[in-house]
Amino acid sequence: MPRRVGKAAGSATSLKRLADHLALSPGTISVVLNGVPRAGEIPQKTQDRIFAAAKKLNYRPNHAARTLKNKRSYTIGILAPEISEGYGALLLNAIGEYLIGHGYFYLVATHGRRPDLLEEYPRILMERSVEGFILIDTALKKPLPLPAVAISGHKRLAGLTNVVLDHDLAAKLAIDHLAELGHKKIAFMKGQTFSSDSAERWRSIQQAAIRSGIPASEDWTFQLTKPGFSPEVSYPMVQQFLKKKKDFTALFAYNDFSAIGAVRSLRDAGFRVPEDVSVVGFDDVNSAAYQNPSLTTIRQPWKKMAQIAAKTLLDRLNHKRVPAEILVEPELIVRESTGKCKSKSS
Amino acid sequence: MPRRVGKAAGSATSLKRLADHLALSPGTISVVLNGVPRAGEIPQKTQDRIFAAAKKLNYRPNHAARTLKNKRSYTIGILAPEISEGYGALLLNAIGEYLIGHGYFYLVATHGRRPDLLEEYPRILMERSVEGFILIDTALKKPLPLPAVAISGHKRLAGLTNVVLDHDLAAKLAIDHLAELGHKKIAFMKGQTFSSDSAERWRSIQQAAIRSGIPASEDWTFQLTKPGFSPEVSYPMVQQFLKKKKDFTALFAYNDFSAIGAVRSLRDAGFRVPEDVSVVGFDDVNSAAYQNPSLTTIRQPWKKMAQIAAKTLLDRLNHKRVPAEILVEPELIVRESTGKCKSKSS
DNA sequence: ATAAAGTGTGCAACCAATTGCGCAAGTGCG
DNA sequence: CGCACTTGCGCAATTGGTTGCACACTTTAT
Repeated sequence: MPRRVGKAAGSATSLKRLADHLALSPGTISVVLNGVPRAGEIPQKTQDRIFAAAKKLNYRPNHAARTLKNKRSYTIGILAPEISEGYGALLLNAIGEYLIGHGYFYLVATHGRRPDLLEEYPRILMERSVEGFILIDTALKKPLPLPAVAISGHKRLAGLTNVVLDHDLAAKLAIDHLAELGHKKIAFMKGQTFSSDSAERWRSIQQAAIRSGIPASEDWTFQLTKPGFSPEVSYPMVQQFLKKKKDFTALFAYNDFSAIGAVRSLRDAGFRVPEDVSVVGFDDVNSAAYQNPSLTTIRQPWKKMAQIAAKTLLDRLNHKRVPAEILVEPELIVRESTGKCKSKSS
Repeated sequence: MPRRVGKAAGSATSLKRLADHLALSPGTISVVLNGVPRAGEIPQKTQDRIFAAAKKLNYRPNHAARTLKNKRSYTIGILAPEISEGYGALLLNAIGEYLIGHGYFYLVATHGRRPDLLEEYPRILMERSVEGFILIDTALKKPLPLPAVAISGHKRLAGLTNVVLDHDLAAKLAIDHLAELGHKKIAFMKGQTFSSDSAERWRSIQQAAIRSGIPASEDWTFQLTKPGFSPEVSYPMVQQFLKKKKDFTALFAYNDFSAIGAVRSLRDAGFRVPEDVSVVGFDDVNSAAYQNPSLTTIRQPWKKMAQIAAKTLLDRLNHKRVPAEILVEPELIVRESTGKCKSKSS
C-alpha cells in the first residue's frame, strides 16, 4: 500500500519523494538514473517507470548533497584583480562560456591586489569546494593546494600552468613596424609594477629595441602607477613625461586604454597623432578600431587564451598531463594611429 | 580509550575529526563554534579548548554540508546576456564586491539572450541552491520561484524588484541640452529590440521631443539590430541611415559604444563632429571622456545601481520588505562631441 | 528434492554539519 | 538520606544522494 505524498509538502522533488511515489528504494532509483554498470541488473520495465516518474515529478538532484558525497563540485574559482572594462571582462566571458559548456560553473573573487584578500579568497573558495582555480593577472606568492591555470602569470609554481603571450614576438612586431616607418626615437610606457605582464614585456621590448638599434633606456621610458584599465591611468603620466622629453616620434603604450589616454594627452599638448607622434596600443579591445584615429595595436588572442586556460584546467581535473607553460602568439593590427616618421632629425 | 586518528587520513579537518581530537561530541563543538544560545550552558574552559583546537587544526566547516542542512547557500545567481566591455562588466564588478563584502558569492550564467538558455540556466542555478537572482539586461517571460532584482528590467513580475534609470529625465537632459545649442533636427538611434532599455527609453525620448517641439518620427530614427556592446553595432547602421537622411545636426545614440561607432561613421562620410553633427552618448563608460572628440553623454550611476540591486536582494532574503521599483537619476556630462548648431536652416 | 547459480531489490552506512531530546552527573532543599 | 531541580554534554536523527553488501526469489542442474 503506497503512502500518498501530498504535493504541497516541501518544494523540490527529492530522491526519497520519488522513491515513495514509485514504492522503490532511493538506492535503486539512484542506480538507474545515474546509469552505473549495475543498472543493467534492473529490469527494463522498472527502469522505464523510474525515468517516467523522474520526468513527471521534475526531479532534480540536489547539488549540495552530490558535492558532499562525491567530493566533486563542478565549480571553478576565478581570481582576478577586478572585472574591468576591456581585457579582463572579455577573458571572463570566454572562460565562463567554456566552463558552462562543459558542465562547470565558476565563482569569481575580485581581490583588487590586496595581499590580505589574496590570502583569504582562495581559502574561502576552497571551503566552497571549488575544484581548481583560474587566475587572471594575479600573482601568487605560494602555490595553491589545487590545480590552477594562470593567464598572464609568469612565475613557475607547483601545480600551476601559465598561459602567456609571446612577448618577444609582440615587442618585435611593434618595434619592427615602427622602425619600418622610420621611427628611431620611441617612448615606452611600462605597465604598473603589480601588473603581471609588466616585467616580462619590458624585458622583451628592451631586447627587440637593441636588435633594431633603438634606444630603450630610462630616458625613453615612463611607468604607469595607478591601478585600473582606464585612460585616466595614462593621461597624467604622459603629461608628466612630456615635461622632460619631447623629441620622440612614437609611443608604445602598455595597453589600448592607456594608448587612448596617451593620444588624448598628446593632442592636448599640441601633438598630432599620427603626424607628429605614432602610437601603438596593446590588446585590441573592441573599441580600438573605432578610436579617432583608430589604434594600431598588438592583438592578444584573448578568446583563445581563455579557452586554453579553461580547457587546460579541466584536463588537469580529469587527470590528464598538462604543460607548465603554454605560449600564444600576438598579431600586429595596423590602423591609423601610426604613420611614417616625418621628423628630419631621425 | 580515545581512538587515535592519523593526521594523514583525509585532508581537511572535519567536525568529527575535531571531536575525536578533543574527545567531545561533534554536536557540542558545533554548538560552541556557532555560538547558539545553548552554548552558554557549556563551561568556559571547554569552550576555550574547542576554540583553541579549531584554530590549531585549522578547522573550516564544509560549505556543501552546511548548505544541505541549513538550506542556505549564501550564493546568488547572476543572469546576463554576456560579460562585455563597458557597462555590464562595471555592474558585475560592483555587484560582486557588494555581495562578497556581505558574505555572499555568486554564480554567473551568460545566456546570450537565447530563449532555451534563459529557461535552462535559472533552473541549473537553482539546483545549485542559489538563494536569489540578479538580472542584468535580461527580460524574463515567467516569474522566477526565488527573489530577484533586475537592473534595467521594465516588466513587473511577482517577486521581482526593478532597478531602473529615470529615462524621462535622461531624455529631457539630452534633448534640452541639444535644444539649447540650437539643434532642431535630431536623429535618434533606437536600441536593439531585445535590449531591455530600448522601449522605455524610446518612449521617454518621444515625450521629451514633443515637449521641445522636436520631431521624433520614423524619419528621424533608425534602430540597432546586431547584439553586443561594440562600435561595430552602430557603424553600418549610421552609414545606412545617411543614405536616406543627411540634414540632421545632432544624433542621440543608444549608448557610448554605439556613439563611438557613429562618430566614426559620420567622419568617414565627411561630417565633422561636433561642427556638423553633435553626438550624445549614453552610460559614460570609462573611455568616453578620452574619445576624440570626448563624448557628451548621459551618465548612468552604474555603481549605485549595482549596489542598490545587491542590497535590495539581500534585504529580501532577510525578509525585509522591498519596493517593486527603484528609480535612479542620470546626469548629463557635457564634453566635446556636442556644440552649437551652425546650420542656417535650423 | 536439493544445491548451485543467477537475478533483482533494498537496507544501511556514509559524506559533514546541525539540533532536539534526554541521559547523567551535581547541587540544593526538606 | 532522598527527592527534585539544574547544569553539562552527547546521542541520534536529519538533510539528499550514493554505494557496498546482503537478502530474497527464481531458474537451472543434478
